[in-house]
Amino acid sequence: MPTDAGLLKSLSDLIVRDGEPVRLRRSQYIVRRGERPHSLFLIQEGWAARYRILRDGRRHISQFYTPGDVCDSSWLLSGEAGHSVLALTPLRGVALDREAAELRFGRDAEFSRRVASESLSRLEAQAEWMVTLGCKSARERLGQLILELYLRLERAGRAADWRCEFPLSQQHLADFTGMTAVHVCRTLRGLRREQLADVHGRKLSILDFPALARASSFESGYLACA
Amino acid sequence: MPTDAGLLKSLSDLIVRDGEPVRLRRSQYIVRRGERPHSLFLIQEGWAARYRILRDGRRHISQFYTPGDVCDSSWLLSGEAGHSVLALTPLRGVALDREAAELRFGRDAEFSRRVASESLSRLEAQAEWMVTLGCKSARERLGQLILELYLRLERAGRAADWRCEFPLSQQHLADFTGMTAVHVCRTLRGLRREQLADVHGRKLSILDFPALARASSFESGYLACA
DNA sequence: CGATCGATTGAGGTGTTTCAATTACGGTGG
DNA sequence: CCACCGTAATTGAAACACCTCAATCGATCG
Repeated sequence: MPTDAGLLKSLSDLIVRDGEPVRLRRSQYIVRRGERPHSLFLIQEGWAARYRILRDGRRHISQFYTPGDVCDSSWLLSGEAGHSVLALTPLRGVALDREAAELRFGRDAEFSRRVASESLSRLEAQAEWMVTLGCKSARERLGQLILELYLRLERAGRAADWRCEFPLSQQHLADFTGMTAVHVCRTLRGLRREQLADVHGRKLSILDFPALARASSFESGYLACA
Repeated sequence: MPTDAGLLKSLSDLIVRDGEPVRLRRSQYIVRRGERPHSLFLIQEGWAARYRILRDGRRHISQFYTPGDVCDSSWLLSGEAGHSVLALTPLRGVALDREAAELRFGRDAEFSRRVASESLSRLEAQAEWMVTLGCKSARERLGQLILELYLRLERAGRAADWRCEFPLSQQHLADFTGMTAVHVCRTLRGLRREQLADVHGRKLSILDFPALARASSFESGYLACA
């Protein structure tokens, strides 16, 4: 998850020639499962989600991308994308030449080290979510997601004073945390009633960080930068 | 999860001098959360588990290691281990010099590429489990775990004819799949009654692979080698 | 202004947990 | 070989977290 300064620096000269910003509309695909992306996407503005849909329609969002994130380093390996990625808001960013990056792989030692290093720390963050999905309650999962997103945005300079933009619908929250939209609604109401956090009208405010962290069994260590 | 031939080859000359096999007893720690491991461990014989314990005692196993696995590539980065790793059976393997590997990082491009490549494919596999924990039923989760372990063992030459050793207790299965040991028991009974799989007395047999795969919404793609 | 999408609320159902008791198993020592 | 022990598996009954379905309400937008 971390906005990885190291990786970013390594990638910056892979920006496709003109460096013209790329723009996408809300609900546009960045990539569909099974496609072979021809470029990576550094998000400068807007949010995106990576997800899978099972044959019977169940959906799981396995990652949210926020400004500063590179979407997605797994595409450095040639091969098909295992997950679809969708713009959740209008999106602005720059495209990075996937093939050039792959060529550099195994030649440029510093570059490869950075990719490895960022993959490993992403692995840690994802393992933390396996733990969370595997044994925490709905309220803890939702609280953790809120806290993580806030901290990531704050680090990217997009949040301060415990408030930030929050363009996710309750359905998005549900599909990430493994709950129902209805239950997300009730759980959010609980967090609001107890003055922990308020998600409301595309805005998030965290009302009591320590209490919310406690209620979510949140350990922020896994968000460390690569 | 894949037994990664590429990574292994890169690591093989990091085996600590004498190359004497290391042996551990059942229930011995390979590493505890917070420690800084001084070597990686290539498992030749036996099983291990990586897990986290929350303050109130809930445990989640985020990974099983089987023969051929390297435990754990995340230790290539200096820093504390985020998860504990425990021997589930008597263990035999060889130690790989962590510090030597880290030094090679950023010098040897091919080495870094292999590490990155294996981290990225491990990331895929783990994402698949996020999806599974996030939206599949207990029976599907259990079925998927059984199928994955069998296929991994088969690839490592440790399984054939739909049968293999299976030293995991129902509690282990529960802690990985996010269920209760009691419910694992009932669910296994269901799988047995319907002639899908039989887990019993440290042995696993898969009675109807296609049916079990269907019942688990299993898509084996994520197990591809790096 | 209607239309559409998301949020909210209620009632009832179900998958899974919890607790507690019982049974089977694998090793160890006599 | 049996008696014993600790650990793991199994079963039952009751409770709970969360889901499903369905209806209402609200906001945003062409």
